[in-house]
Amino acid sequence: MSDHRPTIYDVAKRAGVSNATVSRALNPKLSELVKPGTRKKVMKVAKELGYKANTLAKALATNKSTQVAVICSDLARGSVAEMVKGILTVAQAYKYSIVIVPSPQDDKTENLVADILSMRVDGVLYMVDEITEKREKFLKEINDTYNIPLVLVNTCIQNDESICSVQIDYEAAGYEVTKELIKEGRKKIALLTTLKRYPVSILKENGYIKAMDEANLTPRICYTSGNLTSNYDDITAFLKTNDLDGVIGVRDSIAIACMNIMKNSGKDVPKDVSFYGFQNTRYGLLTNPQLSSVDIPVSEIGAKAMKILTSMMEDEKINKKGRVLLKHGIIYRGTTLKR
Amino acid sequence: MSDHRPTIYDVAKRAGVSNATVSRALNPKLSELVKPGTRKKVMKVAKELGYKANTLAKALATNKSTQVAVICSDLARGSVAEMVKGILTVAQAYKYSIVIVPSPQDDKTENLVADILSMRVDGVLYMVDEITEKREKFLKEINDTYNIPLVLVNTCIQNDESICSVQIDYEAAGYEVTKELIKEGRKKIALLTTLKRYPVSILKENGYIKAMDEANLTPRICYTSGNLTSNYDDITAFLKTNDLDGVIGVRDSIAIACMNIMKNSGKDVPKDVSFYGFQNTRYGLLTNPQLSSVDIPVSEIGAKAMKILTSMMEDEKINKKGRVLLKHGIIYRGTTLKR
DNA sequence: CTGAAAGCGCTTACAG
DNA sequence: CTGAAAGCGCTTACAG
Repeated sequence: MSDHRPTIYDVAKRAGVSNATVSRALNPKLSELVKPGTRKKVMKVAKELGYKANTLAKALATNKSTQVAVICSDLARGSVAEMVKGILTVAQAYKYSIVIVPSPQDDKTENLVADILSMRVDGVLYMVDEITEKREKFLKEINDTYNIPLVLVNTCIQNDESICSVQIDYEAAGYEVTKELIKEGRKKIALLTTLKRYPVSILKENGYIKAMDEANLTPRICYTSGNLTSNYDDITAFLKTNDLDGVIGVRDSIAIACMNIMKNSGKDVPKDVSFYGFQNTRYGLLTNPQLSSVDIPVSEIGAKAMKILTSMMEDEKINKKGRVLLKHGIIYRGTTLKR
Repeated sequence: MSDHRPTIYDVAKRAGVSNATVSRALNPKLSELVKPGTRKKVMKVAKELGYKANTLAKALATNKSTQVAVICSDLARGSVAEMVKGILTVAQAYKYSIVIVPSPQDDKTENLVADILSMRVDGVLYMVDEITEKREKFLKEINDTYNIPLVLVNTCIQNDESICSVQIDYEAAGYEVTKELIKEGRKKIALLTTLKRYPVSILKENGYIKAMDEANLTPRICYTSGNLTSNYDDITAFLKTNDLDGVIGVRDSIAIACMNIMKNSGKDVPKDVSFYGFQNTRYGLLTNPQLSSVDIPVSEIGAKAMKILTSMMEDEKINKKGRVLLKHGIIYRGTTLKR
């Protein structure tokens, strides 16, 4: 680090007061306890010396690090980064700083508890889609055993609401877009989803199946790895045995991959076939025609989660549970008849 | 936080040794100083008690926080998140944790110094494209006044190499793709760049102009805000007075926007007009045809920067300066004749 | 309104 | 090989 940075004692000496007084004068919540005159003096000296309180020492003394760990699997996925942005906005307002912690491989999840505990973060935000057994155990340990404020961001544990989560009503959204396609007169509607059984994907699937069932249509589900190149292969194979007129991708990129394939084989969009994506990402704006998509308030989900976490961190008695659902929308663009 | 977590004293008492011995036994670098027997014992007790060292106390005692601040403008931009991923990989290996610090509005840059100093981070990674006067001042203050290890990530200060930066040779890359288009026989080649004068954009532009000059062709430069919708307007206006047969976008998204417009007005890609983007993002894979692009080792840039920073943090005598250039590539796909 | 003092949980010369 | 003790830079009852 650097040479010698002024401490609270340096300020105290130069201001001719005790370090306790400096501490009070500089703490907005206590500064009224000190005489305005000395407060002014202290602040003046602090500025002269370029005094910056040592956050580490403060954290140790108060047993509050004012740090939050954000555990995420792949920061490079657009929606993840966007959620973190939402988190950062709220974090700044409440003076928390954000430490990014990559989610370890599933089999190394156990070390994560130790890491989190060592860091002494005041709270944890968890944004990993795939909730394995070990990860669920990790979450319970943090939440139940150690009682560290924890909120799930755009993910959830299936059939378990003991940990607070913020998301949208994915089942309703899946239901709605399927309904829309049915209203357009589509009959051969497929859902393109991820191979891995993310709780959130399952919710979308449930909604899709419900709408198809109600309309007496057979569900057609294509599972793909989610990786861009294998998407193309998986979907191509699927299309060989499925002549579709409606497609819902659980991610924009999956819908787009399918659209590119079908367009290349001569289909007209949206005359012959309609497409919906999920997430309303920038990708959807770069295609031709532009993609209709379920609009998810990604950044707001992050912000809301952080806000709830803040309330839990500030007041130990608060321990939110259950699912907080934010409103979604549907953006109609060129890939559907409704637009 | 939680109820009562075991401290080093708890372990010491139960193991029947002093806390100093526990400290040594648990520190890999000192553990050989303690008798194997007692070391084993200490480790056993530590495990039994679920002891996790308090990072904050350690940081205070050693005057090393093992934290690095990553200052970025827009985490949601794909390349930014990707660079952070590269940073995280190295950070984990060297046991540093990463705190994301959003770059404040330009006029609030001054507070940033205080924040960074208060946090007591061991180093700073700076990834803001637009280097204003205040930001440059901030960087010098961190680097020169406070001597905090600092590396610029995929950005740089114009005409100034006093602070270490990691990037690619953007000027060469700009030159190369322009050359490629000229080789294809293109004459009316435009560069679509950002309105804001990012040092990195200027380098690309310099390369473009150099190649055009050498071929006796007139440079045509379109400045656009970089925001997706205004991109469309700006480019549309530009195309009214410019009949192009070659286009280079300083970002993939800009190239794609232009391609969509020209395709809609009846141009064939790549027969009538060729396109190059920069960054080789996923966007380029979702277009039809897929975009040729300069491939930038984004994640590696982050990793390299973190590695250099690490060496500076571990050894005070090391103070790297100058520009570290990583190798780039050109990916030829469907939007150019060369493929 | 202010100060002396203890404490937060570690590390590390120093002495033995 | 191990322990007593001081120190890292704050905060906060407690006493005055």
